[in-house]
Amino acid sequence: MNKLRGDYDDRPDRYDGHECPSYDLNRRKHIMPRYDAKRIEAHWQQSWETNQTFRTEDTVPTGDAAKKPKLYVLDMFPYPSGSGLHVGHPEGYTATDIVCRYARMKGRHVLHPMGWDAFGLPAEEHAVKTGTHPRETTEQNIATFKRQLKMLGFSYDWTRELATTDPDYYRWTQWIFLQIFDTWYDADHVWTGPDGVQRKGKGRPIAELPIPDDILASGECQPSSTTSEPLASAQSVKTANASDRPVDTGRSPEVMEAIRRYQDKHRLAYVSDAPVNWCPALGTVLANEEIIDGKSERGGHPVVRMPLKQWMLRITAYADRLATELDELDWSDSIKFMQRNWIGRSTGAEVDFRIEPHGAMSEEESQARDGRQPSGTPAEFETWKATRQSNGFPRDPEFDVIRVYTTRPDTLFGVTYMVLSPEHALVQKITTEGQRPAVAEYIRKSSLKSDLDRTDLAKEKTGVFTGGYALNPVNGARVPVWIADYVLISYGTGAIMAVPGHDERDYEFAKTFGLTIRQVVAPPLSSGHIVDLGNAAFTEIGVATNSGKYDGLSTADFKCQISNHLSQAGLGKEAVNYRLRDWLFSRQRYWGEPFPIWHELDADGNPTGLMRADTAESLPVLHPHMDDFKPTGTPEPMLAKATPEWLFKTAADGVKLKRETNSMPQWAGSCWYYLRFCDNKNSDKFIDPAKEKYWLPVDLYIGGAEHAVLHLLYSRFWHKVLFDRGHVSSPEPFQKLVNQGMILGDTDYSVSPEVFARQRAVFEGMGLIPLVLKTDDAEIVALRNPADDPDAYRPLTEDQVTKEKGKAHLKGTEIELTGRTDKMSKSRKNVVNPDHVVKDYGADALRLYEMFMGPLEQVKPWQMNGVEGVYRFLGRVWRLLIDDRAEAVILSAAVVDTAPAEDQLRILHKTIKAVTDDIDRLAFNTAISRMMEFTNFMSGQETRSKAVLEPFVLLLNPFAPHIAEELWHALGHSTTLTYVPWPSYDPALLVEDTVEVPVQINGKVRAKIIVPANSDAAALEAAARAEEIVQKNLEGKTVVKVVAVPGRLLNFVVK
RNA sequence: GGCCAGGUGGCGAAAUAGGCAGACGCACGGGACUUAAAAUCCCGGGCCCCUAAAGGGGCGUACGGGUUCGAUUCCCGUCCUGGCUACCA
Repeated sequence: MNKLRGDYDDRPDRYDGHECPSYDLNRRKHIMPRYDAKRIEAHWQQSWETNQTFRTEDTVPTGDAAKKPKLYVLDMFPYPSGSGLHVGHPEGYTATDIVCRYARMKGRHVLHPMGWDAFGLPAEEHAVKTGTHPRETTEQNIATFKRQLKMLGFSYDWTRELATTDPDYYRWTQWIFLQIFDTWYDADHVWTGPDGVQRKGKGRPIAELPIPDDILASGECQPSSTTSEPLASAQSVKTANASDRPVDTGRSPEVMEAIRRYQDKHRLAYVSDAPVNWCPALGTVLANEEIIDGKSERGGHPVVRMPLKQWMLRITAYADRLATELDELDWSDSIKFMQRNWIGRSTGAEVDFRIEPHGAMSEEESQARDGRQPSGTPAEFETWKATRQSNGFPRDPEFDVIRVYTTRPDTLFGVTYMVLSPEHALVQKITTEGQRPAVAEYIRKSSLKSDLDRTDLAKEKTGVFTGGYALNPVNGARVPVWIADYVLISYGTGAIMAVPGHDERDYEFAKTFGLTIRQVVAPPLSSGHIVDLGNAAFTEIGVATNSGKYDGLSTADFKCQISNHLSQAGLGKEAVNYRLRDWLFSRQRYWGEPFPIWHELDADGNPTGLMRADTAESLPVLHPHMDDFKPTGTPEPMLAKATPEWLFKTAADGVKLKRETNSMPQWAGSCWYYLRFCDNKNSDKFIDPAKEKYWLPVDLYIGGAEHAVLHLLYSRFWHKVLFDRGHVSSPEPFQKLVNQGMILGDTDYSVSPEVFARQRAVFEGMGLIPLVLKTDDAEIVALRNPADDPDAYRPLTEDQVTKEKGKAHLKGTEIELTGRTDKMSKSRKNVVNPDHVVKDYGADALRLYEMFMGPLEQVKPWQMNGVEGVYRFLGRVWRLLIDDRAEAVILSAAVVDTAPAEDQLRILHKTIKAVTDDIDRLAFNTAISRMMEFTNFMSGQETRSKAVLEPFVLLLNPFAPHIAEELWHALGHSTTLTYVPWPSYDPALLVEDTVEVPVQINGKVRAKIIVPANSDAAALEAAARAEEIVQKNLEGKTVVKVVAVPGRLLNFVVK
């Protein structure tokens, strides 16, 4: 009997002491020495909870503790849906958990929280159907998610748990909204932030917004509708700062109101009256990205476009910083690329085209001159140019000028027509009487189309001639003006100059309507390009032609020169545009954050358009009580049905107020939760600045790629506003980002409906269950095995299918099967529930399998028998240390206290190095392989040194923490291994004495030689030449060259 | 249409700086233990060909080229799959 075993048996109870709760003594008899995941996992989860093992102190460390480097590791928090976790969720969670457990052992101070993105439509849809309050449903769902996450043994600090639906949380969501509401963007402000970086552009308090003179003078006279004065030049404005509030200046109420309206137009949160996507079935508006193929993403309901008053957030003000500040982040290139694409910055020029007054020429004259230099340019055009020459390029164009945006000002001489978007303000003015009916009809039709409908018809360009003309500022040429819905009102200026020779869209349009196509760019001679404008547009850069004095210039030089010339002539200006639009920030639902905003009402109870914000102290604005949750059926928000007590109040100054009844979208709560986790119980501030400074930015953020653009862009935007306003010290929230790959369902075998009908009897005879599924273009019949649990997914197993020459057949038949791996989804009934996996194999096996499947970032199919494989590995590890034929959990007799044999020591140190390096690069699949190799080797050893096994258990801990704790305890330790230092390796032990080196003849391996590890080229060659097979291969040949890479290979090049 | 990622045995995958392709695991085949089964342990294996065997040869990382002594890896072209995006002037 070995000594250790005796020691161990002497313990009154294995789990006595404060660290580990005791087992019921009666149950001890039933403890099987076999690896029993269920027992071990329940025990250690209880132990971690009792001892608060993973709790992170809620204070910023000082003294020695402050020397520990911090590590903030965050999962994208889940929406707690009614169906609970599926196996895709724990993929990222296991990865972060491994990193955290490893980091704790490496001596890092770790923050690892979890919470709930809990507002959202499903709970409210459920409320509409059943009358159950969404809060109740949400809480139930959270409880399910939490139970499942705890079951998997993740090392979250649960004391930091939060839900976006907690009034204590959304109080601060509302507070941040008020900060955004209180901010305007000063694009020219140059400043240095707390990070020491100089930036141009800053979000500043609205009280600091300069008010132009014409606003300040609005009490005395009417402001001019257009002005050529710059809006906020130093000479023409006075600054209204915080201490200089309009109310204190003794200004008239009219001026006060003008100032307030002016401020409201400049806030980062503002109300707009633009067309939006209204979904009657869901009773809310939807953002463009919430609509797929013209239907709502959730539910697939139809969507119509209509103008509605909506809250918008001015994210476009931050477009440039959101794009450029990506550079410093440790994110994948593809995600950065997607964000940059979404922001879509382009540089070009705005150019003004003057409209030709109607009736200036006869129709005949017009036809004759169309597109050509007019002989006698109208005097008005010359006068206008002269005015521009002296006054410069105005902020807003005159009422008879079309302003266009182009990225190719070098093609101005190739403009043969212009297009206004149907919503453009000048359409009515420019349209001639003759064209009016056609134009009106076109506008009516296009207003019915959503942006998506417009693109669906992309192949066929549509449009109508307005009858009007404009004059090209560079040569005075008359160009016809059309309207067409391929030009969007929401991008650039809503109008374009069309250059069909050098733009594909314009080319298609010109071809459709028989418009002139003119070449003004020639390909560079060296390119060998041949331009055939009869066939296609030439959109590349090249050399100018047919462009007057600019002929011969390269595209780049031309752009530069013409921008200067236009600018000097007051006809154009360099401009930057973004694809990114302002963020539609309101929804019409109950289950979202109410806005902390009041609307002023006049004596008749009508809104005046003026607003007041709730004070920070009065937050949160709670939800009103509702008798039912049915949508109003109109675009009127749900909350408009609230009680008058909630909806109305009278301010101290006697003004009647009505509450804002829109609610915030689900994105709001997830925009800043990473901040609250650092200080989730603070009732004075949304986060203590010291804690923000210590914990931020998040060091590792892992989640699905579906959030690559929106969530990450929105949070970065909020973070930057908070940064500008001095509430956070870091310019970016997430330093390193990793997207885990999606987990697909196990292979599902199916046949066509025809085959199924024909062979029905065969399938039924085998007891297979058919399931009709729709794929993109066809119906298929999936074949499944029967299951007790209706939710369980039981596809055909490998031994029910024979595979030959790439074809699969149902075993014992000639019936050909199609195998597919699909996304897991309810409708396909191929979702794997972690509860089932844990029940059969345990949490450690599930965690291990999630990581063993393949690289974290890759898409990979779930295979149930893969879980079996890692489960067997855990069993082997168990038997490596534990005597599985004993009555209790005691060490195996093979485990000894003596010094390890050199080969055991060597493989241990190799394993330590490999596992450490692999965790560092998030390559968990190969780390697990290395631990399997270690286990396979050690299992074959008659005696296994404790000195080798102990470090191995530490290596296993981040991956399979329950079994690791259990084994650590069996090895005689009484405290958790959570904070035991990570093993280090001795590089000297990694070096082998001898190495096997392949010998190649002309690159083909012909022999292998075993040589001392430090053999040089000459020694390698000598050893190789001594081999019989090498001599045979070299016989009668001339050795042209010998390539020797010491330690790696030897290659004879022969003739 | 555009962009991005990927394509390696029957399957999931590995090869970290151009150097033995297929580590590790699944499934499969053979054996041991067992009354039997499960569990466990041992052995085998990319494909094809020659050989009684020992052994040997050819082909092989989607396909076609290229660079190199040597390519899964680098370059050019083609095909396929998945994801994102969709008239952004």
